[in-house]
Amino acid sequence: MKPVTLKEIAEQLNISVTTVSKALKDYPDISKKTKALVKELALTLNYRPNAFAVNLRTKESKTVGLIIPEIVHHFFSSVIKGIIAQAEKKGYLVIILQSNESYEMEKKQIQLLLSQRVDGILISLANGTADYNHLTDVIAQDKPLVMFDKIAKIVKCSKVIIDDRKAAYAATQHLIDTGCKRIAHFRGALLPQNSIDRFLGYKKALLDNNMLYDPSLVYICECGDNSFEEGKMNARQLLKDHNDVDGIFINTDLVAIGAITEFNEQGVKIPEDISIVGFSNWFMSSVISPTLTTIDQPGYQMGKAAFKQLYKEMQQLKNKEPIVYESIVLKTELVKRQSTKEILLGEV
Amino acid sequence: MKPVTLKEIAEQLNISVTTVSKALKDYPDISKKTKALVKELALTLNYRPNAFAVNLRTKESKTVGLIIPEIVHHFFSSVIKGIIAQAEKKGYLVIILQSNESYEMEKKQIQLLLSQRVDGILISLANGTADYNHLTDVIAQDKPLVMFDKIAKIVKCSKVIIDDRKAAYAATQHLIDTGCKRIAHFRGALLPQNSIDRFLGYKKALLDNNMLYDPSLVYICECGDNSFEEGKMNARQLLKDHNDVDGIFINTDLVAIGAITEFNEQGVKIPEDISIVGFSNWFMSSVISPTLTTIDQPGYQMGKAAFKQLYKEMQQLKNKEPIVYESIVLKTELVKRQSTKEILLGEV
DNA sequence: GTGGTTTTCGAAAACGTTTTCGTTTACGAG
DNA sequence: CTCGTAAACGAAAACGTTTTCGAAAACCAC
Repeated sequence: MKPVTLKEIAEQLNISVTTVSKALKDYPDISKKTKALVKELALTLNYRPNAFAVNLRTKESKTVGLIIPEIVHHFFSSVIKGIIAQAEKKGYLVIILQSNESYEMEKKQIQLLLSQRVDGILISLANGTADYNHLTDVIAQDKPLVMFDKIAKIVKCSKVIIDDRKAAYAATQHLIDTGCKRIAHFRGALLPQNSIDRFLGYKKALLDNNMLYDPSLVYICECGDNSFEEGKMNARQLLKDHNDVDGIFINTDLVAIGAITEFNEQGVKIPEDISIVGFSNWFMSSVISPTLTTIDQPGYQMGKAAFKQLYKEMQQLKNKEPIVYESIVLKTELVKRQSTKEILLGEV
Repeated sequence: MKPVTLKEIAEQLNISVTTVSKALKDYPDISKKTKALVKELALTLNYRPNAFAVNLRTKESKTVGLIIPEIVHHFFSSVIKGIIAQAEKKGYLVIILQSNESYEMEKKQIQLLLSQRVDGILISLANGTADYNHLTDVIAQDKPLVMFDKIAKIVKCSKVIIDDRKAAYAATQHLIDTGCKRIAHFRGALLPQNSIDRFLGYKKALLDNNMLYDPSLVYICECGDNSFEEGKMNARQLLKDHNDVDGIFINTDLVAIGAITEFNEQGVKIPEDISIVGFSNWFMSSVISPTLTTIDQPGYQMGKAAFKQLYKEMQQLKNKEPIVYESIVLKTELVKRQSTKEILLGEV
C-alpha cells in the first residue's frame, strides 16, 4: 500500500498534476467544479503530500531542532512541553536531542540538525560548553537560533532567560530578612552562566546588607550534575567545616533536597538550626518535609517564549526582513515554605 | 550563505554530479585520485547532503515519531531519554508529540507523522483512547509501530510492557506479608490497561491469601490525571469510609505521595497505622518522609527496548522480510522502604 | 465575424539526490 | 594494427512537489 501521489489523482481524473496541485491549494485559476472533484478524490484516497518533496521545493521543513542537556529533569521537561505545545500551534514539529552536558555531543547534534535542514534551532547549553563556534556557524548560515536558560552571553542571538542574579538576590535577602546571620551557598559547577549569576546575586545581597562575604562558605562541586548526592555531600562537609552557619542558598532544588535529607538524618533542625532556600520550584519541593522555600522558575513559559521568538525570526527570514535579536527575561518568584522562618517584622 | 550542493562541487572540479556523488559514497568505479579530490573539497566546503533530496530518492527519512501522553512525568521522560539515546546510536532522529491524554490529539498526531513520512512510530496510548483505527491505519500502511507501557492488547503490533498484574500482585503480597489485614487500592482511572491489570493483580493476591475482596475498598478517580490531589482526596475519603484499613496499594507514586501527605497532616502514622505501596519508583519516593515502598518501573530500559524493536522491524521492512511482532516484558522489582513494615517471619 | 478579455488548464523547469546504463578512453594480447 | 576488455566517468531518469508562463477555450462587445 504505497502512499497516494498527485500523479495518481491526476490520472484518475484525467487532468494534469499541475491542476491537481493547484486545486488542492485553492489557486484562483482553477474552476470550482474541478476543485471539488479533486478535493473529493483526495479525501477518499486519503492523500497526504509527501513532506520531502514539498520541503525540497519550498526549502522549508516546518521542523525545528531542540538540544537540551538532560531530559529527565523537571525544569527541562517543562520547557520541552512548552516548546512542543507552541510549535504544534504553529504547525511545526520538534526534533529533540540530548547533549548529556557534553560539548562534543552538542557540536555533533548541531551538525545533524543542520544537515536535516531544520528551520531553526533551540538550545540550552551543556555545562561543559565554552567554545561557541558551532553556534556562530548556525547564525552564519542565517538559520534562526534561540538560546534559553543556559546561555552564552557572548553569542549574538535571541535569548530567553530568567534574571538569575536578581532571583538569587531575592532568595538570599529572604534568608537575611528571616534572621539568618551567616549564610552559605552551594553553587554547583563553576562554569555555567546560571551558576555564576546566582552566585553574584548571593554575594551582592550579602554586601548590600553589610554582611561578610566569606568564600569558604561557597561550596563548589565539579561533578556538575546538580545531584541529590551533591547536596548530601555538601551538607556533610558544611557541618564539619562550619558550625555557625544558619542559612544556605542552594543553586538547585535537587541539591537542596539532598541537603535537607542529610540534615534530617543528622538531626539538624530546619529551619530552626539552618534555613534553606532552593532554586527552581520542582514539584518535589512542595512535598518534602520540611517543604522547601525556593525560587519558582517558569519552565513551561520559557519553552513557549523560546519557540515564539524562534517563530518570529523564522518569519522574518521568510519575509527577507532583517532578523532582530531579543533578550526576553521571564519573571521569577520566591515561594515561601517551611524551610525558612517567618520574616521578623521590624527587626531588619 | 546557501548550503553547498553536489553540483557546486562538480563545477569546481570540472566533473559531473554523478561522479561527485559516487566518489563520496566510495563507488568502485571512481578512481582513487578523483575520490580524494572530491572528498577534500567536500570537507573544506563543509558539504552536508540535503536530507530532503536524499529522503525523496531513497524513501527513508531516518526519523521516527514518538507520541506520549505527558512529557513532564518522571517515568515518561525516562522513556524518552532511552528512546533518544538508542535512536541516536542507530542514526535516527526522534520527533516528539504529546497527546495530553486526548484521543483526538493522538489521532491527529498520527496523521501528522504519517504525512511527514517517518520510518516508524512509537506510542504510549492516551487514557481516553478506546478506538484503534488510527493505529491499524499505520500498520495497514506497512509502517512499523511499537506500543509501550500504555498499550491496547487488541492491536496487532509489537509491544514493550511490564507485567503490571504480576507487579501489583507482588506489591499486595508484600503488604500481606508485613501483616496487613485489610488492604485498599487506589486504582486511578477505569480504562487504561495498566489500571485494569494492576487492579487484577491486587485482587488475585487477596484471593490467593484467602482474604476478602471488598469492592468498596477500591477507589476510582475519573479525573484520570494520576495526581497528587487525587491521592489526598482518596486518602481523606478512605479515612471517612473505613477506619479499619491498614494497608493501601496505590496505582502510582504521585498519588501515593499525595496520600502520604494527607495522612501525615491528619496524624495517621505510616506504616504503623497504615502501610502504603506505590508504583513506578519515582525519584521523589526515595525522598519523601516516610520513604515510599514501591514497584520499580524501568523507564529508560523500556525506551531502549521499544526503539530496538522498532529498529528491528524497520530493518525487516527494508529487507522485504515479513515483520514479526514481539511482546517484550520487562522485569519490575519491589523496592522496600519505610512506608511498609518489616516482614513478619514465621507468622504468615 | 473580428478583436480583445477572461477563464481554465498544462508543459516544463526546478529543488538535490541516487542509480542505471552507456560511452569513452586506455591498455594489453594477439 | 586490430580487437576485446577493463577502468573511469557522465547523461539521464526518477523521487513528488510547486510555480511560472504560455496556450487554448470561452465569452463578450462591437
